[in-house]
Amino acid sequence: MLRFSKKVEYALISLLHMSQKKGEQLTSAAELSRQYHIPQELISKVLQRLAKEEFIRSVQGVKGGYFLGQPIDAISVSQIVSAIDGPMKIVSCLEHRQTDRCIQKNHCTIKNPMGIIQRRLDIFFDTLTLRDLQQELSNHPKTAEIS
Amino acid sequence: MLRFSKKVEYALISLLHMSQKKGEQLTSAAELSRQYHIPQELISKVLQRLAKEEFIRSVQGVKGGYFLGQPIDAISVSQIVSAIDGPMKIVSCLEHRQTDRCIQKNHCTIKNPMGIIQRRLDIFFDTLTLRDLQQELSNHPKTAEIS
DNA sequence: TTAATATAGGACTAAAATTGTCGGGTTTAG
DNA sequence: CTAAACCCGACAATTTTAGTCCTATATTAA
Repeated sequence: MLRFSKKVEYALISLLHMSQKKGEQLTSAAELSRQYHIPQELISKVLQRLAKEEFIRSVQGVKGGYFLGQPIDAISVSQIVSAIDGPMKIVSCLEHRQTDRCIQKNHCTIKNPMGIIQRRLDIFFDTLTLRDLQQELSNHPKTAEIS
Repeated sequence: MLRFSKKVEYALISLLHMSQKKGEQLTSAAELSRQYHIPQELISKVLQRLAKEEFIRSVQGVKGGYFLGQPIDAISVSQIVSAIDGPMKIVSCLEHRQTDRCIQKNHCTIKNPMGIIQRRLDIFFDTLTLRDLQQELSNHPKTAEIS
């Protein structure tokens, strides 16, 4: 309930991991899988999604991998979640692609109130960037271990 | 993904509905079920939960029902979600009652970053009250229909 | 005092979403 | 030409959510 999906967690872990490396130093799916105990095929798909949206860039072939494609303050949590799980909509009736109409029909009194929550939440996650998260990472003793 | 559960939606609808009535005017589960097309046994259980947490008060017997038990600015969205679905934790590792330990073990670099998101989100939903939502309701043409 | 309509609540089933797996590609360094 | 990497769709397993069923208690009114 109101929780990030594992895929989003994996995406954040991966991006933070890459943000600790300098320049175009590569990170492979296997490396992330090993280091964080994430099923390799799953992390692979997450990375592919991130690559498609150009948050990271891929290098194919042996010795290939990924590196950050954008500065860390240009990537917001909102964008990451959207890329992985689709746009964050707090209630279904606010979704854009909504095929089946709202069952409440004209009786719905909540659409507008939910709209406020949604708009405020959008701002919240739009302005929360990888940089904000990375800062906290720097205070954490373990991070020094990441090469 | 990052969406309120139906139960939480139902709780918000119910509370906003009751907030439109004055004093101790009662609202029954049947009334809410009819008006918003919600399965009656489901809305009942949501109301029971809200009553147990004393957001609303119940009156039993024929002509019974519920009425708001607290001023609208004393009820936050955070409290409602907690009452219905348990505490909002953005990632599983931040849960209090966590029996199985984090699979990342000492490799986890994300717990602290997620902690920031969590803390900021807590503030966000703690300070968002029924009053904030009801205000938007007032601007909505349909609300006049609720007696 | 009985019938009707409320809330109270546990146990169960159905449906949906998430998570993880499988099997097949293509690319490239050595 | 082979190993190690990315690419990608389809599937299976698991978990969570949503909804149902059934029984009990309370209260009003005929």
